[in-house]
Amino acid sequence: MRAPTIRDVAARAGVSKSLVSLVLRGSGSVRPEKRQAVLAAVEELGYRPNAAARSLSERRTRTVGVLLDDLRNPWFVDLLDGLTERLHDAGLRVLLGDGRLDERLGEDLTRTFTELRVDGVVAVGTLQDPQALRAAAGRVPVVVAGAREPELPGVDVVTGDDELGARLATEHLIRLGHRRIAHITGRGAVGALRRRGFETAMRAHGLADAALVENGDLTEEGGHRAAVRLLGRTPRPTAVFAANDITCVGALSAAAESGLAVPRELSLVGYDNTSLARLRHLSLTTVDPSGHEVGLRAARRLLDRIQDPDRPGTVELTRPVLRERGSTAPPAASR
Amino acid sequence: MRAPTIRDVAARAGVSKSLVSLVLRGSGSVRPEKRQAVLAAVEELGYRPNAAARSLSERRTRTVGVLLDDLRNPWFVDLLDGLTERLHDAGLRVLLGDGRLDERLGEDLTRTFTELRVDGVVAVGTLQDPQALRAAAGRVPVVVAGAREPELPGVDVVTGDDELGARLATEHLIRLGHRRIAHITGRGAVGALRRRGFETAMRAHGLADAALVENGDLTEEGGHRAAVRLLGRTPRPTAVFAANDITCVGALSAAAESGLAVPRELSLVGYDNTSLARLRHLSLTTVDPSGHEVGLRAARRLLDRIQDPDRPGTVELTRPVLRERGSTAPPAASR
DNA sequence: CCGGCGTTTTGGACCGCTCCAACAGCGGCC
DNA sequence: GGCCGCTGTTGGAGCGGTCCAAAACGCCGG
Repeated sequence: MRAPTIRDVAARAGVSKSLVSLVLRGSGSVRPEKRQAVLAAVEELGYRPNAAARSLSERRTRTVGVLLDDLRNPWFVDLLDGLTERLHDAGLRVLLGDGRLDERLGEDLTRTFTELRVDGVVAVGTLQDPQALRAAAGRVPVVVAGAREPELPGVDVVTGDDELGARLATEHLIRLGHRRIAHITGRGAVGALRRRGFETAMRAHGLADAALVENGDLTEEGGHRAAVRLLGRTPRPTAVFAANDITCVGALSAAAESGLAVPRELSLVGYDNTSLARLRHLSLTTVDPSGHEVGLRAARRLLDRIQDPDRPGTVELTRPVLRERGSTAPPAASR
Repeated sequence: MRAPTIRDVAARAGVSKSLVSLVLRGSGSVRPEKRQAVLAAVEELGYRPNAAARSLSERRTRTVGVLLDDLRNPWFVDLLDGLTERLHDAGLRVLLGDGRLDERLGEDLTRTFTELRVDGVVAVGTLQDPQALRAAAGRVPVVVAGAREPELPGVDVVTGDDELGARLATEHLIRLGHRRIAHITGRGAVGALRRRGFETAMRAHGLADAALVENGDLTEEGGHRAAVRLLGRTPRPTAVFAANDITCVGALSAAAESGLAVPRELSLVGYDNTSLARLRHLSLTTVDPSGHEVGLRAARRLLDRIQDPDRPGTVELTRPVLRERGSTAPPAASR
């Protein structure tokens, strides 16, 4: 008892398989009564087209592979929402792949997608092995979303403007009246940009001397350690801008251990607007990289590139938004 | 310039396409020198088999579809790790699908997977529409992991023993000396089981009268509201067991607002051992449903069912583990 | 009644792979 | 020498769709 094929449907409807194919693909030039007969047969038999057969003969899969670098990072979900929304509208199916998994197995990150002959690949976030992307980019349209590093030829990049976001965060603190402001860094290209945004803002307000920087590693632990070092300095910073929310939570726990009240005695700003920041118990002021928007635009880019694979690579930055919550306030002294 | 096919490889290696196929599938009866020639040609041409063509002729895809109910729920990641680990070992590719997405589009949850003719489906978590699963179960092996509801014929269920986990949590509180203990409920079948575990444990220790129950909805907001109601009662409970970590965080913020110190004046236990619970700033005692183990076993079940699709459905429960952290302590009175 | 033309419908080639029956070679044995 | 059996190898028939050239149909004007 095998799944019905297009021929079974044809037999049942009393037409040729070609006609069935036409109906299924929505051709206009089919007599209405035949169309009805075909659709009825499809319904009765519970027919579902075989994607493998279709893509074999169509020489395209109508499928886009999305490579995630880390499922544990929640920020990608908004991005994914935007991405799938638009790709679905364009009639493309979306398949998720766990980048770290393939890597752990020592396989080419994009091997599965290559074998499936996906029509395009979206790499979400910073991948461990940009080399694999370079190879893939030769064969299939590739867009990087939510990360900047691999500026590869023929690859589009869509991500939040990290430097601007960092500037927004820093200026928010300055506007509140803070002067002695610290930054806990991230890593990689994104980390560098956020740091630069911080330093640019401080310099622009003549606060270059009041700027402190400690290294973090985008983990809670790293944030905690960096904050402990920062809070040990004299004079103590009155505000900290952390490279991401997780780091910020680490800093928050360090503040609690030092008996410092947040935001009264110490203001904190994170980055990414993860669900973490929204927890009322944490309520972090943070920079929202507007992942949904990034996803929408990445989809747009991919669709364009599928149309015209040879266009030069582009870099598109979306404008982040500051979300003010309960972890920032004017410094105690200036009250 | 199309992707090379098996015929191109054959021509280059000076053999027939059948021989190439044999080599690629690892047949033993191929002369070593020919094998080398084929592999060299594969390498030189950068040949990758076409999955669609292969599965069309093999009549199987070596692919398993994993249906996630909610990417924002982090607990599924551990499960996924275990699942993919074993499925990969068995030579199966894993494709992730976002259940909510398809549902939002009004499409059959499993439509994509059906069209792709996946060899099996794993539904992770509680799906909105169990009906879709029932339909799928007729066509393809289906295993439900991390949820219990749909006890459908011919479907295996693998999940944590929620009732036991709830009992462990409750008994932990009782052992610490708590008597007046509250439970904030979850939803659905899982919620019912965790509640039953709580009530069973209370009754077993003669504390049925000291048990309080408030309804939650598995969200932070719901946890907060329920906790506010609980803390308003007199006498106040000294400990709360929440149906999941998120709910527990909501309760934590309610405690903070009431000026109650955790764990000194109020002990809290969550469920799921999400990354949330591990944050040092929250440090929730929680029940670890051992998702990795659930994933491994779900994979095992699926592989068995692929072998023998007609075996009756089974229910397999894994043993959860209590993770003691900083949100529980003996009650203030008994110190 | 026939030819011409636009609309529908159809058979068959083909997409890239696997599977299988059949075949080529090659000793060994009677 | 002929036959058998074994190891390697091969061509061709599918798998289930799409696509296209050609056939069938219907209608009209001459």
